[in-house]
Amino acid sequence: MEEYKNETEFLKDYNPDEYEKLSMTTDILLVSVSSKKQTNYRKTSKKMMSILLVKRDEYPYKDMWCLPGGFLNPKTETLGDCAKRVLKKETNLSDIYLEQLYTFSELDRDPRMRIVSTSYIALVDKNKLTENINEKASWFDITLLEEDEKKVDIVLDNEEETISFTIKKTLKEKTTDRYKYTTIKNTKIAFDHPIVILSGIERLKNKINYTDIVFNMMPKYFTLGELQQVYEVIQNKKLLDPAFRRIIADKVEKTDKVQTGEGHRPSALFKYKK
Amino acid sequence: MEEYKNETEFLKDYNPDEYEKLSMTTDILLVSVSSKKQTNYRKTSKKMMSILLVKRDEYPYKDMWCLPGGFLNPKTETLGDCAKRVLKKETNLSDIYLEQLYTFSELDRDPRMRIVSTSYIALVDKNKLTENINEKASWFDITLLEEDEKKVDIVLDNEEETISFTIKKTLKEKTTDRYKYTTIKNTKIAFDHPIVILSGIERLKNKINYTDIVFNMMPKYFTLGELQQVYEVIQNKKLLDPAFRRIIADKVEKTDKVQTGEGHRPSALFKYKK
DNA sequence: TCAAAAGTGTTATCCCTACACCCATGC
DNA sequence: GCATGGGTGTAGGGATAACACTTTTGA
Repeated sequence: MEEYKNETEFLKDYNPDEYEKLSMTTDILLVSVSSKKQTNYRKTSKKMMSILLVKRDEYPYKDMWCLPGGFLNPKTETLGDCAKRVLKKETNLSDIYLEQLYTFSELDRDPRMRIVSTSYIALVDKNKLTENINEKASWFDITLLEEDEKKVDIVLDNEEETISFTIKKTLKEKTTDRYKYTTIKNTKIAFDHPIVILSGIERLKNKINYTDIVFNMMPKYFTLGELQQVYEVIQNKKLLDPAFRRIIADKVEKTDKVQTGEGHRPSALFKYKK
Repeated sequence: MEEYKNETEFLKDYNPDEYEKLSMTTDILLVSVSSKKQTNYRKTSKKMMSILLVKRDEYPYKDMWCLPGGFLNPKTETLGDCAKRVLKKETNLSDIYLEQLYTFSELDRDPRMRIVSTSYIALVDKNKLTENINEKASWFDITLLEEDEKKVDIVLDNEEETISFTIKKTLKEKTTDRYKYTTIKNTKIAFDHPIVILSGIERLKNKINYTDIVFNMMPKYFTLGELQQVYEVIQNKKLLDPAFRRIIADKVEKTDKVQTGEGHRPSALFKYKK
């Protein structure tokens, strides 16, 4: 680039087409927790983590599932705006928790053109969702099976179809816990989205321990049992009741409301303490 | 976008110019720890955190300081490749610890054109640096003054010039510790780089507590006193010796080597335990 | 001899784990 | 009555903070 003394001189010469350009997209990993009805009237409904996928009806990756996403309009919006716009289109909801995950820029990401994509994770309480979700979209329950430190199997299920893919983890840096993810088995998920999904889930798993992020997936009033189940399903391990209650005690506020009709002692309803 | 049955049909119609495009850059926050010589022969050299800035000699922001960075070549490289290339150019070093920070996409970032920029943090041991750093580049010692929760003053000093800027922190989400940073006083730093600098420092401050990231800024052999000083300067607080030694005990390995000639009892040299 | 930092041991405190236990409900 | 989840108390162990103390050097 040449040297310019001032803006007038610069703009006289400046030709934007000199610079190599590219397209950007945002991909959104929308995460929620679903409840499976139990046959035993006493038991509480089983919780599962679930994510929203969209069926592609165009080239490339036609008929495969992908994360909701869209092209950035460089003239009018930031990446955050773009992510919000996509979410609004897919779920008809605004005011969803949204956090930037990572910017992926592999050269062979899209066979059409050079694309860089910034991924976001979004959290939502499923109760807030109306029936207005996009007809091409579907919620999949997600299960992570970590065979060992180096390999993760991910199973997605939307009650009509079961999808699974496998990701290999290779340690990139000894000093941190940073891994390079490589998809080694995948036939149904488009683009590099298997990696975006795993990255997002791992981020959520981590962040639940040192933030209050989980309350973005909860309704206004909830029982401590429900809250504990969400922690358990995200961290994928059973927690001890008394320990859990102590940990979240100062994050929640007990209300007068009570949850009855569950086949056991009624539970107090709590809300997030602001 | 239209619907296509297969690639041939798609490519026949496909015109890349239909899509809005933009330019991308990477900005790199290169962080190191510098040692200030002490007048008292007994005292150990005082440590400071320092970052590399480059003086701009072109429009826009001519004569202001900015982070090393450069345009992404979309045809040939990923963002990580681009960051490595910039680092190589500025410091003549490869194999530097590099981690993606955040992708900034404010509309008014650059008056010339629409740019999205992905920032990276890079850590380096200053002893490895030869004299080959770019002539426009200079190391600045950095001091963070947190007046209160909402405001941070940052002072940069390269022994010729002192720069300071102020950033306001506004809580974005109650559920996490995410803040929106706004520059409210700044005359010497170009673009949105004040915010990139603060974000990077905060990340480092956090990550030092749960990873071994600090060893990327250390020489192969070091004393525990030196290591402790680096922790102290990054976390900006004094640590107690016995506590510190217990915490890092299983991360380091004692060697036969000893550091003498320091005006006090010689200290054992340690290395990072792989 | 002395200042400075290297390096170690000890206690008091806090926090978390694990377990035991009681409570209240719907069928 | 009983299975189920709601909800609470407590003892034991491990980690940490704070402090005191000894060691070793160069000038």
